Amino acid sequence: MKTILTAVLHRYITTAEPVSSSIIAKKYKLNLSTATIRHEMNLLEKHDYLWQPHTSSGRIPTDKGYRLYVDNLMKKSHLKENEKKRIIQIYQKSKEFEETMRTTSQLLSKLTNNIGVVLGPHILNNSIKHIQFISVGNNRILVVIITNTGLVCQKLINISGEITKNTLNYLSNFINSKLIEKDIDLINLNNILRDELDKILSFQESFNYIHNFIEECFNLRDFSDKVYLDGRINIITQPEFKETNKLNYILSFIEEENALANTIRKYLGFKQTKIIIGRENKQKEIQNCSLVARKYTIKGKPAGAIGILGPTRMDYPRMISIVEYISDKLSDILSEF
Amino acid sequence: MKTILTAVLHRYITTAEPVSSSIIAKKYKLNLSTATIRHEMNLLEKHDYLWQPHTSSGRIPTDKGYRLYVDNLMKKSHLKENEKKRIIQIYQKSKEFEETMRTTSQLLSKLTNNIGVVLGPHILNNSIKHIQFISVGNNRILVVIITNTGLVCQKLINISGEITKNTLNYLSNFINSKLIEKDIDLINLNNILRDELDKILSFQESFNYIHNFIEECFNLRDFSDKVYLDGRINIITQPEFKETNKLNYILSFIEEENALANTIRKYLGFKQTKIIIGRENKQKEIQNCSLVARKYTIKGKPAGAIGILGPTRMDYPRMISIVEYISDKLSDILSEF
DNA sequence: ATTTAGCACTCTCAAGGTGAGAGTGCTAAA
DNA sequence: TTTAGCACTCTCACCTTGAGAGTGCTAAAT
Repeated sequence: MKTILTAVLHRYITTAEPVSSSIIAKKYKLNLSTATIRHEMNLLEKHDYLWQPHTSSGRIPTDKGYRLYVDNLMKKSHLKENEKKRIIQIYQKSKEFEETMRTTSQLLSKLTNNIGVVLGPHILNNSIKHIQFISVGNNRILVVIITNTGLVCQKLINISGEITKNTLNYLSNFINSKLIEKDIDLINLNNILRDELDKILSFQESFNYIHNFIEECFNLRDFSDKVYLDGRINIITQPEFKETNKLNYILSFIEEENALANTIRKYLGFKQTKIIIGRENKQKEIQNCSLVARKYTIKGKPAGAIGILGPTRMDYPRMISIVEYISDKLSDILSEF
Repeated sequence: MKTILTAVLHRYITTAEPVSSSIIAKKYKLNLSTATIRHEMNLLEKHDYLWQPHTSSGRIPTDKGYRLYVDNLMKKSHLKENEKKRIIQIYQKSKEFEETMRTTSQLLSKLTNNIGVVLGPHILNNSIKHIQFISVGNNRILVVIITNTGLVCQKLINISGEITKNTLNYLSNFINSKLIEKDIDLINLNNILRDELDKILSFQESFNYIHNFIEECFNLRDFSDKVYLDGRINIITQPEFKETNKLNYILSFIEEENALANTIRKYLGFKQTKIIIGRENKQKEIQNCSLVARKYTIKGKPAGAIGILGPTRMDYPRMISIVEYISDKLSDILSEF
């Protein structure tokens, strides 16, 4: 029974066409007649692991079928050594943070022939290396925060009053002096500043402005992680999305970059690779798709997540091995930065 | 003759279906019989302004037909006041540089129902406000350059020898002191530094490293302008791209962000709005499409370009008015930054 | 010279019919 | 539990067909 289900899944995943009993008998030497296989398939259908598009057609796995396959039936796959080498080679070409992230999403999409998505590390998961305040006129100050991994975050802050350039310099010098050779993240830094800065500045006239300004600087809501997406076209080529309206539905979800990012962000806390199959996904738009997602780390700490999105009919063992290998490599590279 | 061509174009643009003589007679009161219109259309076809998918069907404009329309026949259109107001309102919400650029591409795509593309201003077209060097270990230095508009550019530089943090600080202080209250662009700055810095530093041991480092900092090739793209889905909805393989072709071109960017970049030097129709475009992938592109300026200087890409069958007058209005507004906003 | 009515002609497209073929479920026997 | 045999079902590609939309041409009218 399990061998038959496995065979059906394997066959459907490779051909994208309903699987008949005779095909199974022919291609997978199980030493069973087509009649027996039909009988088993009938039972599998009754248990909701398979379904038929119409009475006289072959069978297609249901989401439940895929789930059983992923959890119990499939064998883990491993990338070939030369594939691993090529990945490493490609990574070696990109030396800069942004480039590394882009490369990652490209690698994911090209290797899997699906959509590759990378959630950049959130500033919270990095330690701060440098902060710069730049006045850009009209009581607006550009705050640029640079982390140890080379992530550059910026935000623009409107202040109600005036803060002189000297004060800005003083502030950034003060803050940067706290950062030298230390491993301080944004929340830590905020705490340190709250304690120390108020004392030092309390004599200043413009204290209130400055206070508000600093408060806003560290307002976490404004820092969003970047999303890198690649391989939107791959989804078009898939036979299951021939109908333009289905395609439309999925792509409108993809176009809204944050939608996919938010979906993946959830899996940042998971230790293991997370696989979400079809209707298990809460987003209606991608209920014909499966998602394979995994976090990556920087020096052991969870930093961001990567994932691939494709039709439920995907080569799960291979997808998983790719996502896992790439997330490991990405973790290594970012940790070295 | 011209009125009939105009009518055919107008009709085809709105319905996307081959236009027959009777439709023209009915919908556009020209006081001509269908036979006359047929006669004229026949001539127009002989002159290559129209063509027929098959003998007994209506007519469709050729690229040449569109060209004549755009150059001579169409009336300029103007956005309605409330449309203009809405655009301004939407712009007011986005206060930061990046956000403004994203908003622009979104506006373009939503208003035109086509693909909207924005080419960020190149660093060369801005004056430099601040430079920061940050050592990120392993002989690598992150250079962050901030311009007056709030554009933040970064590049990572590998140095062969070691440069101490003090030297880095010294360098960035020196450079920034040159920038205060002045309007200096990257090339200017490079020239100034080449003259002054060498003298000051010549006594230093690590002179060579520093010299190379600065050289690389200002290597213009590494600075690319950002591309903001929106509305990929719009192209799917268009009736002319129902066939997935055509769609595929176009979207693979779009996915390669730089391809479209490079196409548009060419029109940065043009004073007027540039319209490229169908096969006039050199890129094969978008020869079913038309492009409407226009530069935008910062304080009067050409800085970047925006554009829309859609099927050749587009409402040119409206597209042009949208692109022009938005590029004007964007110029205003960026000049104020 | 232009315009028009009339008509034969062409091509598409949707609808309906048909038969081959792929596949099934069930039954009864091994 | 497995299997051979068979009736049955459904799809799909192919064909035919007729309606309808549209054309070009001709000869007459303006």
